[in-house]
Amino acid sequence: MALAHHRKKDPAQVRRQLLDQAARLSVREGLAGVSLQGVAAAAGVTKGGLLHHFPSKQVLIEAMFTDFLAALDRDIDELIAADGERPGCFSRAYVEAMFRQGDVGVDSSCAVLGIAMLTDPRLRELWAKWLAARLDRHRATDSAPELEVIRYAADGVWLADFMEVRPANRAELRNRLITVTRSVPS
Amino acid sequence: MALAHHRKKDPAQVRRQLLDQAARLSVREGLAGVSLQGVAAAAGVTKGGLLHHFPSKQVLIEAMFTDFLAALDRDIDELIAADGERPGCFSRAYVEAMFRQGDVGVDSSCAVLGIAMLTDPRLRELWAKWLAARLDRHRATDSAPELEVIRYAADGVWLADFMEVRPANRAELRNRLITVTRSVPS
DNA sequence: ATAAACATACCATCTGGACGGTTTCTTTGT
DNA sequence: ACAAAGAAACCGTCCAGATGGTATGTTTAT
Repeated sequence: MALAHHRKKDPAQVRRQLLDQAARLSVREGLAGVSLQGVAAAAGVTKGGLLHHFPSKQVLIEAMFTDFLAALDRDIDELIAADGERPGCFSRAYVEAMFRQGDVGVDSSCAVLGIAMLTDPRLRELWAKWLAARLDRHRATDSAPELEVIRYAADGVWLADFMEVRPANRAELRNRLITVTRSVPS
Repeated sequence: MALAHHRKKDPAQVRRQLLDQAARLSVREGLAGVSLQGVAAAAGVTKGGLLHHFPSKQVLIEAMFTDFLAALDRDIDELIAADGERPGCFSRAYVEAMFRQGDVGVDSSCAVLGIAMLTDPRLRELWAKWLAARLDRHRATDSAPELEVIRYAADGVWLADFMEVRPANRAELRNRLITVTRSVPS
């Protein structure tokens, strides 16, 4: 009977640990390299214990992604709150958030999960919902076609960052995108 | 002794068949769902035969990707040849090619390979090389920062298409991007 | 005869679970 | 206050199958 069995239960902490270790492992091995056994071992619980919290691998990955979206949401809310201008506020926040993710680089769980959502229909769905809700919420300030182009360009930069074909002058590019958002009437 | 063994050898045809079936399988199952045994069976050869042509899974995937880049290259060359204007010709071709890939939809080997390159360092490297060569070749006509933004936006649209968060008015968006490429001095 | 192309058999490892058992915590009853 | 019962949290083991190979044998082409 292992020592590990004799311990005080702290389900919230175990769950958090599992998610953190899953994120850490995904950064190192890519999401395809994340196995249930690997996460469980890294978090110091058994696979059975992990499966208590996350009944399948898909549930674990979705929980990781939900965490990621929540963090992105917070970032964007902060950026909008700090922005002095209403027109284009979401688009500016979006550009900044995408550049921030690129700043961190390939070796981050944001990058890993960003890519993961591309390969998983369910994660794509969650993203599509998130984006639709955000666009709906910011319809009054961010619906101009020019802003749409800018947001796509921000996605493209995010992709380029991930692909490590980074823009030669990133700061200038960011300024250019932000500048456009300020010149668009709502 | 299987019947398959008693047949005329046609290595070029077998290789082509392997690549085609690999592409087909990747569309249906995603690239993570493509196994050596699966490809071999679909192509009507044994795994041993497959491994003769492609000594590892990585080599097979890179061959698929090289095929994809070759096809993209041809598309872009055709688009440029048909373009009446020199300034921004590569960017226009690039926008068109990205929209074409989006037109086909998620269920295509282009989409699958596009995503695959995001997850594989070697494929990312091949993409980065391809892009760098193209940008170098078109430096005289396509180096303006505005065109860079447009190309990023095209990438973002490609990503959105893949995510199935498609632009509401795609034709208009395409025109808008193309129009910008025509208004940029070289 | 030799090499290329392909087939067949085998390998070790890993995977996502399923499942029964054990421990800890919470609730209920006295 | 204490004990018993039930539920939640976790442990440890087992499973069947799949994986990317490796090794050896057979067939075809030159």
